[in-house]
Amino acid sequence: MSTLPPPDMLCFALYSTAHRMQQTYKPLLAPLGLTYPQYLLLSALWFGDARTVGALGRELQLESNTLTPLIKRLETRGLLRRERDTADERQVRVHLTDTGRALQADAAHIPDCITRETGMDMDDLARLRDEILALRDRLDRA
Amino acid sequence: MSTLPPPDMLCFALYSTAHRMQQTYKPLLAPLGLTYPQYLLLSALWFGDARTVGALGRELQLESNTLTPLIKRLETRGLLRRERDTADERQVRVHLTDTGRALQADAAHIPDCITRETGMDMDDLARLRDEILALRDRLDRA
DNA sequence: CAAGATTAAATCGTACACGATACATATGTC
DNA sequence: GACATATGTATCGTGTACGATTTAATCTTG
Repeated sequence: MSTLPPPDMLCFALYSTAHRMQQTYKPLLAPLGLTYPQYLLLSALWFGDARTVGALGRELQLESNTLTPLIKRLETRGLLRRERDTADERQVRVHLTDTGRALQADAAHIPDCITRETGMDMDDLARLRDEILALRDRLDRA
Repeated sequence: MSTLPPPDMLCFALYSTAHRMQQTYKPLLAPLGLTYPQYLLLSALWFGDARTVGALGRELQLESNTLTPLIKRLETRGLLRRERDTADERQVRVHLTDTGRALQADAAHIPDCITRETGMDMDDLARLRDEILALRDRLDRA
């Protein structure tokens, strides 16, 4: 039978490693006052500002029930601004403020720090990422 | 520079795939009235009953602040029982009830269902699991 | 063997995740 | 062009995660 204890389960490897990765980010993000999901959201905006909640949700694979409070917290901190789309007032566009944009420079060292902590080279990291994404795609299609 | 948007980040691949995996479990666990972390906890107990909170935390990589409420919810549902260790009263041992043990049979089909949904064979799954665990170990050591 | 240090759980506060639902704006149909 | 339907966000309730702290029991060391 294929029944295994948690340490041998693929799902648990994903689960525990994803948490471990967040812990690795934590001390790097703490000086910026950001949580890991907040950092992902800002990263998305640094690569494409003024996007709708829906578009951000599709990129980050999060629904509005998670994204809205996340966005509001960063708005309270003055890192971004929400504005109704004038053409379609159902949509809300998320704009970086100058403060939010400035934070990108303070975060610029983080990717290299993380890469260093993995102790792996770029090729291996990209290969592992693609294998994990291939699994996600299979689960999406199933 | 190594700065990438979220879809290209290894950490995001882990993050989104771990969530996707939980969503894959959800419809299988719903009939049992279990969440995914609750299922992991029970799986650990099915492989070794009467363990302490600390021992379960080491296996599941969770602290008491997460584990205690998780255990209490399953206790409320009558799936397990908490008992102070008589030799060392600081420790709490978690015992499966008959109901909790019986649930193992109802969950026995789940691993195969998940394997099928991944569309991958056992060897590939084990290989991917080990690569992910190798990353976790590197992060643990860093 | 008593005072301080250590350990095991539990508690508290904050921030995700996410199902279910509500609500407002758009869109399609007649 | 009123009306049913669909779409985009927001809200609410429950259940994790986890840092910081608390409480109780055990261990250490003089």
